Amino acid sequence: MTEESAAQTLAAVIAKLKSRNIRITPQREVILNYLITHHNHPDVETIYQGIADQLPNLSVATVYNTLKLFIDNDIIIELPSTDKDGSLHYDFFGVPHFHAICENCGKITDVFADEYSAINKQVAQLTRQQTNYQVTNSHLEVYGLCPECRQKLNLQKGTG
Amino acid sequence: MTEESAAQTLAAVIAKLKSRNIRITPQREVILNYLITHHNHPDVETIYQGIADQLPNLSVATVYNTLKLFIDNDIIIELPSTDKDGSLHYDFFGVPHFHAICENCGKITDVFADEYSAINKQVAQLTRQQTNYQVTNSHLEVYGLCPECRQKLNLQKGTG
DNA sequence: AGTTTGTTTAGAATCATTCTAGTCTTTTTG
DNA sequence: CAAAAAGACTAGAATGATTCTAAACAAACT
Ligand SMILES: [Mn+2]
Ligand SMILES: [Mn+2]
Ligand SMILES: [Zn+2]
Ligand SMILES: [Zn+2]
Repeated sequence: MTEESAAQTLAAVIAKLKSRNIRITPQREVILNYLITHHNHPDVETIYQGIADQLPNLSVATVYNTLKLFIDNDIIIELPSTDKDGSLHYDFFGVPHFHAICENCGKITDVFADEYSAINKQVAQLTRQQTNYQVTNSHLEVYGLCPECRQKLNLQKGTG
Repeated sequence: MTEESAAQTLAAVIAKLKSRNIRITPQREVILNYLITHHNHPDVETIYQGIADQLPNLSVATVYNTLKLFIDNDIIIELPSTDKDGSLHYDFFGVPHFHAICENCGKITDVFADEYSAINKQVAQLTRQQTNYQVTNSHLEVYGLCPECRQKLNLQKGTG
């Protein structure tokens, strides 16, 4: 993603929030910008460290509050804690995608696929039909072994 | 599910565990049986309370340990904490299905659909192709408003 | 300018989960 | 069978991510 399109994305999301009468504070803008420009699925601590230079007096409570606000407005999603650490992870969800999570090292890998849009629609429809829920969004996580861990574990098996 | 098929299911899972040289202790059997016979997506506390009469000296640490064992052996799945409470939920995963989660009240609803098996296969294949992960399983959660909350919130909106 | 409403901060409090040390149980070995 | 080793359980302490609280700050409204 280029600098320019990140800026455009930021502007678009801010417009969306403003249209809902949500105030854009410096804290919110910096956190949002961090999430748009970092696709490493950070936890709260990582976000906090990553913007410490821009907001020296920031409170972690504000990070938590802001993330909750963004989640409620379907701007970011929350990902489960990947065994190794006990903290939740966050992800700007501009382009819909799903996640592969390594059961060995906890790595989270994006999966972008054209087919995902159709799958999503089908899932939403199935849910409406069977449960009468009003669907707003959905999360898909695929679990397994990442290539690195697969190799590592195979080698261990071979040597042990 | 009838009494008989629950017993059969229990026996089958126990056989699976034994075949992997995992010991079947009284605690494990009671917890497993609870999960097979209760499809209310309980958290640790609910499980603990639900079997207190059968295992008066049970430690919560054992519940945590046992649930982790079952997850690692793909017998149960873990579901995210549903906002209202901060605890994870567990679900015996005999018949594959996905979950609709109400963003208002936190209710978790099962969604069984014949199409899910095909979707699952497609997702696993997409993941393998694009990430080279070795896929073991996947979770799908659909978020939205349950029928009860939808009605409640519409009424409120109308009255407010 | 004063009032109301919403936001942030810093630190305390909560509480789900993990860890630890000691005990008990099962399996293995001789 | 007895002894030793490995595995599992318990009770309670420790951890640490998240939430809560009270006071200061900022913006919107009258
Ligand atoms: Mn992602
Ligand atoms: Mn279920
Ligand atoms: Zn890995
Ligand atoms: Zn609901």
